[in-house]
Amino acid sequence: MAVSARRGAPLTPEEICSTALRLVEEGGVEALSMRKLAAALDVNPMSLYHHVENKTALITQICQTMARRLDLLPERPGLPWQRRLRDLAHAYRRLVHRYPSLWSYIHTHPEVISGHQGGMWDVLYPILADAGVPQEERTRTADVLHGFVAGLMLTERQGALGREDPAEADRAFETAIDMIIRGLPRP
Amino acid sequence: MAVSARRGAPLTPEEICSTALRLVEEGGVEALSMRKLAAALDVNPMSLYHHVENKTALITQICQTMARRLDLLPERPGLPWQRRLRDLAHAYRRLVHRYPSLWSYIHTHPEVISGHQGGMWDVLYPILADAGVPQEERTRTADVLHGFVAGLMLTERQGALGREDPAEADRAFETAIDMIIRGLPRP
DNA sequence: ACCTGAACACCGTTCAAGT
DNA sequence: ACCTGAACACCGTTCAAGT
Repeated sequence: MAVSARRGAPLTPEEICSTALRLVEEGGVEALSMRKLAAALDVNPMSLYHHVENKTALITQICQTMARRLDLLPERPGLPWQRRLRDLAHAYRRLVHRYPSLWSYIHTHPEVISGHQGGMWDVLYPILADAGVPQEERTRTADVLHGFVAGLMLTERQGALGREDPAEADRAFETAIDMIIRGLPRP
Repeated sequence: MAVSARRGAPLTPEEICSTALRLVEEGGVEALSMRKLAAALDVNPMSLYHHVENKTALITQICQTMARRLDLLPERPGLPWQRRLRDLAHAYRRLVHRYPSLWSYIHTHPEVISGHQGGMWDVLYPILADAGVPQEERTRTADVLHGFVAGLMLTERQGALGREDPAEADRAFETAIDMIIRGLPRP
C-alpha cells in the first residue's frame, strides 16, 4: 500500500519541515532524529528519504525557516539610527530566545548558511550609513556587529550574563549595545 | 587477564585525556567516540569506563586541558591598557584557532564550564581597571567583552570575515578591537 | 510515484563474568 | 582492581521489494 500507516495525505515537504521544527523547539537539535521525526509523522523512517535528501539537508531547511521568523520592525527612517540599531538587536535577541538550540547549531555549522541572506542585513546597512560609517567600511562593520551580538547571545545562553538575577542579562545587553554605539567607526 | 590487549601500562587518566584531545584536534569533537578512543588506545571500549564516568565527563576534562593552554603573555603593567587588551584578545584568538571545534563545543554546551575560571579573567580585570571602567561595572563589562570576542571568533569560523581574502579576517579583528576600545564605559 | 522491512555500520552505556 | 564480551537501545542511510 502506498499511503498505509499515515492518515490520508501523502506527506508534504511543509509537513516534514514544520514537524521537524517543532521537535527542535521542544527538545533542541539533538532531539531531532530521522526516526523520531518519522514517528511524529506516523510514517516509516525510510519514507522521509523520498522528500528530503538527508538529515543535514533537512536541518538546513528548518534553519532557513527560522531565519524568516526574524520579526523586523517596519523601517522608520525618521527615528535616530541609535534607536533603530537597538531595535534590530532586540529583534535578533528575541529570535535566539525562541530557537536557542537551532541558532547555536547554525553558528557552529558554518556550512548551513552562506553569505548575507535574510532581511537583517537590508535593515542593518542603512542604519550604518545613517550612523556615518564610511561606505568602504560598512561590510566589515556589519560583520563585526553581527559577531558582537551573536557572541552576546552565546554568553547569555551560557548563563554568564546574570547568573542569579535574570534582569541582569537585560541590563548587560543594553550596556553592550551602548558600547557598540559608542564604538562605531566614524569618518 | 587484567592488562591483556594493551602493551604494558594500565591505562592512566592522562593517557586517556591526551589521546582524546588528539582525536579532537584531528577530526573535531564529532570525531570523538568512546569506541574510537578505545581503538586508538588499543583497549576494549568498556575499559574506559573504569577511568572516566562517561563521555560528557571526558569532554569536560579535555575542555579544561584546553583552557589551560591559553598562552597569556606575562603581565606588563607598564604598557598601556589598550595594548594589553589587544594582546589578550590575540591570545584568545590563537587558542580558538588551535581548537576550533572544541571551543565551539564549550560555547554551545553551557554546562561544561561554569563561572570565571581560567587565567584570562585575572588578566582582564586589571586591564579594565586601568581603562577606567568603574569598579561596579567591571564584571558586566568583562562578560560583555568576552562575548564580543567570542562572537567575533564564531563569525570568523563561519567564514563571514574575509571570505575571499584571508588577511581581511585579521583586519576585521583589529577593527573590532578598536571598536571595543572606543566603546568601553568610562566614568 | 510513493512507501516499506530488513540490513549495515555505527553510537553510548550496563552488567555479569572473567583474571 | 582492572579488564572484557555480549547485550540493549539507540543512530543515519542503502537497497531491493512491494503497491
